Formats: sequence, C-alpha cells, structure tokens
Amino acid sequence: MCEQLITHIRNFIDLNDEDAAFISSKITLQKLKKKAFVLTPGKQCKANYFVVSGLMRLYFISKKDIEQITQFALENWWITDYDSIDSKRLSHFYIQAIEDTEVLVLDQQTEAELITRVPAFERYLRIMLQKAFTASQRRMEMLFNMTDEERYRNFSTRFPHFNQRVPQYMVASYLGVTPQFISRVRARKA
Amino acid sequence: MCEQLITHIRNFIDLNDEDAAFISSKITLQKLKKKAFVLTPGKQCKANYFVVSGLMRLYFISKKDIEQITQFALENWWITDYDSIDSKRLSHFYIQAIEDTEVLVLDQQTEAELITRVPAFERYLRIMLQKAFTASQRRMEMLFNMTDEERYRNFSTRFPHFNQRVPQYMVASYLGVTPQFISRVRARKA
DNA sequence: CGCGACGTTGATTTGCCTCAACGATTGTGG
DNA sequence: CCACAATCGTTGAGGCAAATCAACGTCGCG
Repeated sequence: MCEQLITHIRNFIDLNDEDAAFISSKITLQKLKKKAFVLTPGKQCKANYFVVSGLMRLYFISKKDIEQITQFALENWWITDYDSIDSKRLSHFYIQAIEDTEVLVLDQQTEAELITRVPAFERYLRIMLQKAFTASQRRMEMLFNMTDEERYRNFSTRFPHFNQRVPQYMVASYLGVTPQFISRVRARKA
Repeated sequence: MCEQLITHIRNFIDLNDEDAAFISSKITLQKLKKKAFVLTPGKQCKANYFVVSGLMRLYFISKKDIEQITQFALENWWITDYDSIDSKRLSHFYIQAIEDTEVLVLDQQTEAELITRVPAFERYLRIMLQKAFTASQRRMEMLFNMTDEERYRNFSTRFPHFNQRVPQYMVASYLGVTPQFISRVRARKA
C-alpha cells in the first residue's frame, strides 16, 4: 500500500526489506475529496502527511481576512504544521486537499516509534527536513530579491504544471500578491 | 572546549559521556574578529557553525546591490548554507561575524562521520533542523501577515537584545525594509 | 436555469522607496 | 591629540508599484 513511500525513502537512503515492512505496517492511507481538510485552526496537528497523488495546501487566514498559502504539497512531498506538533499547541492553519488526494498518514506517536526502532527512518526524516528548510530559505531569498512581477513570472515558468492545476487566486496567495495583480501581469505580456 | 555544545545537545536528547567525548574530539574552535568571514560568495560551504559567543549573520548581495540578511545566529545557534553543502555548488552567501565571535566548526565530512557513529547526534541535528524550519516558516508567516511597520515593532519588542547589539541598518536588511523607513517609524512614536 | 466561483479591467489610493542633504559618532593616521 | 574620513542615523520631497475598491464578464455546476 505504501510502496510509493518506500521507493521515495530508498531514493535517499538504504532500507532493508524488514524495516520497509515495519514502516509500511505503521502507516495508513487516507483518501481525501477535493476541499477536504486534514487540519483546521483550533485543532492540534498530530500527523505528518505524505502526498501519494493529488495536491494539498497549507494556509492561514491573515489579518486582512484573506487566505495566505504558505505551502503546496505535490506528489512525494510531506506536509504538516511542525510548529503545532512540536509545541503541542493548537494550530492556526488549514491543511486542505486542492484536488482529490491520497495521503499516507504518519501519526506523531508512530513517528516517534519508527524513529527509535528504525534509525534509517530518522535519517530519512532529517534529510527531508533539510530539503524543506533549504526550500524555505530559497523562497525567502526570492521574496527579498525579486519584485512581485519577477516572482510571478519566475514561478509560472519554473512550475508550469502548478499553473495548470492550481487556480490563479491560490498562486497569488502563495506569492503574496492579489489576484488582480496577476491578471494584469498576464495582460501586459504573454 | 566544547562543553557548551554538549550541554546544548543534552537539552534535547540523552547523550552518554563516551559519545560526548567523541563528538568533542571531532570539533574545532575558531575565534573570529568582528567582520571576519567564514564564507564568501564563490566558495563552497563546507561546514556548519555553532556560535559559542558573539553574533553572526548570513546575507547575500541583492539585485539592487544591497546586503540582504537572511539569518542571524546568536549564542547556541547553528548557521550555515545548507543549499551549498547539499548541492556541493558554490555559495552566493556571506557568513560574517558581527561582533568578535567564537564558533565551533563542524566540518561536513565530520558531520557525516558523527551521524553514522553516534545516532544520538543525528537525532540532535534532526531536531535542530526541525526548529530551524519552523522558525523559517514563522518568519515567512510574518512577512505575509504584517505590514513593514508592524514587523519592525514586533521585532524590536520581541528581540530587544538584538536592537542593542545589531546596527539599525542590519535590522532593516533582515526585515526587508530601508534604514530610512525604520528611522521614520521610530520618529513617529516611541 | 440561476447562482456562486473565478477572472478581468478601470480608477484611485497608499505605503514604502528613492534621492538627496545633513548631523552625530567613531576610528584612524599623521 | 587632533584633523579628517568613514560610518551610521535622521529628515524632507517626490515618485512608483501594487493594493484597494468597484463593476462587469464568464464559466461550471447543483
């Protein structure tokens, strides 16, 4: 059931079949309809989600009362609210399926168990975190180093598939601009 | 020599004396004068730095030809360019001491060795990464959710010690605003 | 069919930047 | 020890990029 995750893990580290089986036995599949939530504000986030197919987003409601997307998660990405998990406090985020989506659910307790029983799994998670952190740093770099227009153009050429799967107002939200702004940029030039 | 690091590690995980001694034997201390660099653009980043005392910053030169600070590192923080380390490509960042600073140097090869020999150390690094990632996410949240003025006021009340140790133009750079802007905000109200 | 979700376009506003000039403080070499 | 330069912060005037406000078109779907 979670061959896809095992394959993904093996892209980064060696994992024997026994450990693979053990990991598989601890993880559950969840099927989500479009617009379904796995986390809403006021709940405590208790799991890490691995996207098998489909597309998720993590967002919050900003002071201006608009949705502010902080992350997308495509196939083979993990998504969660680490802040809520670590602090054990209530989240103020939504995690929602943008399309019909299948996720593997790694419960927090299960994660703790897997980490102690399977050192290779801890290594995998460390590597994922390092990638996530690097991505986050890169994104911040872009926020500081590019104008809104440059950022949109860069995004849509680097991730053309996103532009197809995600409504424009979500791209706007992710980039921190208004939908009107994107509309104008597109009108100005192809 | 690196008791401070060992103490820090033990805040998060159990570490026996033998492993502690092994870690200590692999790490070197480096004393940096104010304004000294441990990384400059065009070099490959090869180590992770743990600040024992003093203060470091990580920054790059933006398109507009100004210094853009992406991170500070106070005592007990790690600082590095993971992107360069992972990709083995040349960095485009500076890592510089803002004050006279002492850092412990964890060379990349040494890190790899420690991680395989001391599982507890890998756990520690994973936890540090999770904290760093969470901090990065929080900062992005603030970038999206607050005006520049709010962000400055929030920063200076939450980190008053920073305001004392760091020149104002660096705070401006970190927040992504101009020094003039900060000056005006301060003039408007205490 | 009719309603809601999504995108477009125009007019106006605004928050912050840019450019420029000027103090204050620090530090450095003669 | 002083003169002078460099660094850092302040203040004013003007400009601009993107937001806001508002109206309208269109598509998809219950």
